[in-house]
Amino acid sequence: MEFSRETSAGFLANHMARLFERGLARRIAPLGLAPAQFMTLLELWREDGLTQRDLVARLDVEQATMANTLSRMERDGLILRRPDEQDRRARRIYLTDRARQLQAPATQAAAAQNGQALADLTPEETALFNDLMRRVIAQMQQAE
Amino acid sequence: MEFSRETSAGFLANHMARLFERGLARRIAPLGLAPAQFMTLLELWREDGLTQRDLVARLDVEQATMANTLSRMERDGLILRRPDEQDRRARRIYLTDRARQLQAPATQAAAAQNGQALADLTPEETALFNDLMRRVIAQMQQAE
DNA sequence: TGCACTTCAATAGCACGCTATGCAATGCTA
DNA sequence: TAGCATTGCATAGCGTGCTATTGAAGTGCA
Repeated sequence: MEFSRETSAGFLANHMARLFERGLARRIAPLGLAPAQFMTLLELWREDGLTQRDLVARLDVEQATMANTLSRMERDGLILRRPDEQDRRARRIYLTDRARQLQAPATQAAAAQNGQALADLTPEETALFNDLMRRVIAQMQQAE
Repeated sequence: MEFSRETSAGFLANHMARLFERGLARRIAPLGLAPAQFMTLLELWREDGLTQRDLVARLDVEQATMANTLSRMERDGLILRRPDEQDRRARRIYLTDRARQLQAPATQAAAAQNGQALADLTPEETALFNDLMRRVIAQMQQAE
């Protein structure tokens, strides 16, 4: 049984994800955004005023990871963190105007990266590919 | 045009790769290995005495990333770095006995992670999936 | 021969993933 | 209601990715 980069789904996934992230990073850097910030904004554009706990659940990262990402976003003027009125442990997260204005250009940049990555695939293959990824993700999540 | 985690290949790839890496990290931690170290060992098990430059080319990471990974591996007693005889700028990388002994258990751990992740896919789907990933990787590499 | 260019590697500094801890606030239960 | 467990978040410390910079060594050409 030979184990190599070319035949291991885990390595292919890692390599592919690094290429996606590199490409996205380059495309959104001019907007002053980093990949994890964009991922977080994607949720906040959909629904403002979430708590850190909400974001952790939706994005499937550890709480400490999200805390640090949010600190950088606050530092960069993308979000405000205001105390929750009911629960004084929690802080609700609100977008700044700057963050709202970045929605269109940032999602365009991400779409362009996806488009480039998938340029060689037919629409059917793309749909199949996404579906397979979702199934593999679900399988690993369930196994945890 | 709706852009969301569920429909973006980039996000799916990122999420999937994080799950793969988490799983692998847990499985090889008892061996005293971290994911990037394992990835590097995979090349060195195949061919010993490579230079940093060789590894950078084969694993598609930046030179600085590899330099740091190799430093940690040296610190952990996995490799030795000896000066090249011809080119005094370069240092060749050699496995220690400890690293050689880890080949079987570490590759087993990685295979188990792959197996778990792909448990829901038929062999045909797995082959197709890997093939699609290779095509997407090739496309992004060519676009760089 | 000498000087510029390239190449190999190390380092600094940052983003972002993780685990492990700790603190304050909240909730539950005896 | 007092005490304990749980929850929300921050922080420390580390691995691994990146870019940018530097120094030393090799290469090549006027």
